[in-house]
Amino acid sequence: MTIYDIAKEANVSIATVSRVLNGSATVSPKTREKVAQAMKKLNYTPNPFARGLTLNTMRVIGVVCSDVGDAFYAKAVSILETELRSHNFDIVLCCTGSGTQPKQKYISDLKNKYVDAMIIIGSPLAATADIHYLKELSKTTPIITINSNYHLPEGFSIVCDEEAGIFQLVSLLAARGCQAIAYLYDALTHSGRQKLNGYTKGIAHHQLSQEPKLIQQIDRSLESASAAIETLLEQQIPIDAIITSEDLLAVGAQRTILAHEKTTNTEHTIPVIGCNNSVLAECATPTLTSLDNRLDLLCQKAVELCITLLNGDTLDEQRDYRVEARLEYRESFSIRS
Amino acid sequence: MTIYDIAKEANVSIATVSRVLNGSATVSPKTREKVAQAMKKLNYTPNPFARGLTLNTMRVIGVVCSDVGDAFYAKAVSILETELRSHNFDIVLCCTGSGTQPKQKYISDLKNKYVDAMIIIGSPLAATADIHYLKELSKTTPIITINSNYHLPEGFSIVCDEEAGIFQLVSLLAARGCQAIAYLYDALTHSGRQKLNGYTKGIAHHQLSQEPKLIQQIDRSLESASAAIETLLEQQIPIDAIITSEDLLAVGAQRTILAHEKTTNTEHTIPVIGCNNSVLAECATPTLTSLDNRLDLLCQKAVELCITLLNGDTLDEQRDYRVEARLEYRESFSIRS
DNA sequence: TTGTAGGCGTTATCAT
DNA sequence: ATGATAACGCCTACAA
Repeated sequence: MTIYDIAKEANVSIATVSRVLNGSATVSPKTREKVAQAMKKLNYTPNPFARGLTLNTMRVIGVVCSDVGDAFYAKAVSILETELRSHNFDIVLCCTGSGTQPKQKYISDLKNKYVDAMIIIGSPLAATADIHYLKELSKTTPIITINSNYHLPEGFSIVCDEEAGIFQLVSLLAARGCQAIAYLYDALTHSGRQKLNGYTKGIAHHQLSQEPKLIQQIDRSLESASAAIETLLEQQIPIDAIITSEDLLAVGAQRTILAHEKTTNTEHTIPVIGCNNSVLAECATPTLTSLDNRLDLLCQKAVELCITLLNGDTLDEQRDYRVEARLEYRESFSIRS
Repeated sequence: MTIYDIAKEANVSIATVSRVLNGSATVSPKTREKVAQAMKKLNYTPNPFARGLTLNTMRVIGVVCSDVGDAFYAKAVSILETELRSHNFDIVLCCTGSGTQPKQKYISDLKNKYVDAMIIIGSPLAATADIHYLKELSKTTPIITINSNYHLPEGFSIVCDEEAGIFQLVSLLAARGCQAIAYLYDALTHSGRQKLNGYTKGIAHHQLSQEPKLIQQIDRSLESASAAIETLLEQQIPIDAIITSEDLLAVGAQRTILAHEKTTNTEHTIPVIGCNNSVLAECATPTLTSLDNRLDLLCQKAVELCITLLNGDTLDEQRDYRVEARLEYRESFSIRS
């Protein structure tokens, strides 16, 4: 079923069919109707490849992250998909996995295929070769990164100021008299590094305990978080607050702390704070206070940028956007608790 | 940068370039090398649209669900993406949202675009018009459904036998002496209906309490689940076990039950069991036993089917596949507790 | 307002 | 083993 069939059926030329297909104004209502009828009758749908060939676009955006299975990325992808679809873009999803091996292939596949632009969430590309490749690519394809640390001169970057967020959090804890704040984190992505910075700066600024064991890098799992806290307790290292880079870790940490307090018969007083403000924070008992990195805002901005970019609209020179983090208070820590 | 440029650079015809591009055997090693060099030098990458135009495929699979933001679908999409990519397919994601309005557009967009096949997770399409459209579509495009209730004569269906799973669960509870098992559920998708069936059949078979208030349809949220249990408790309706159609609901239900037991100073004895075996079940306190619907197996089967279908390989006549659910035991209920 | 014809970048069928 | 050339289905000057 091609444009020719429609032309024949409607007794017009293919040019006319193409015109009604693209809503050209220069076609009489009568013939327009005639063609429309033919299309309906023959159940015609234009061939996307042929269209893409001349238009050089298929209205597809590549979305890259390490793993949609992770709640955080899932939420991001969900927001992006909805927003982009409302602008009539499809998204093709690319999950690189979280290993450290080169992943250039993922990106080149995407590019060599058809995407009009790429939105990268987090820092799924670790190898330096990958980043170099990305820089190169950004010269020809719009690339928007969300919370990543690639410095792409030609790209656009949207980040949440998690460093400031964690710093403030540490300040709050300090004001409440905490001295020994443990920090559990998993990967040192851009986001991860920022948070760690916020923590160390906060500790230094408020002259809190710098016991090195208070900072622990662990796997992104409940078990690792539990084990880490367990070890700290066994070693009798004083802790009076726990911050983690991810809600999941906070769940594990809090669980272990609570168990310990139960056996030692002490009242629960140690605040536990996670990051990402995911549903996990709500499912924990007690519910977890969490640093919200405003994923919704980040994603909306990304889409907005993407659309204006692809529309060829001129935009301000700004290439870097930053939004503030926000503390979502729940049972595990509140200002007046 | 086209095939013509390469041909010129390498002093061959475009046909030859195309041949090395597609790894045709009938090209001398010497010219092959020459062409390869030219491609490298000019940084050539074939135009996907042109290729798609003649090949009539771009190796893309459409994956449809109501919302990737939901942990369950996120996990499914994650598995599908990884599997399909390993077979060199891209996936374009389509989230329909969970409303009841017609969503034919989502599907037709996908089809009218370029997907080689579609994998539908759950029952994102509710309107009968949509389903009719889907049936029509399945005549021309391979459609594989995972846990959905569309009966597509030309499609393929993969489901988990959750009815049997819940039935067994009820049996276990009955054997343990439970009489009044509450059931909380949200949407009546295919999966939702199956579980409800398993519950009612189990109740009937073991002659347990048929108090209608024990069955409640609620929103998919912690709050709704809490509120539902709260109401039951207030109304003094006896409950000695709770099953929910989703882990999230189980978290809310268990939370309320525990709070109630604490205030009434009763020991915790009411088992709470969720479904989907998600990370939420692990984050709850106590950790939740959950009916695992084997999403991994379902997705793997879907991909396997998809690949053989697209390879044109003949496959057995079987169009419907079914896997057994499995109970993942955790603290909230175990056989010998 | 409508039609003709050339071009988009491949693949594939012929010859040679 | 290689080259010329006709599709593939659409868009878009340019002509009428």
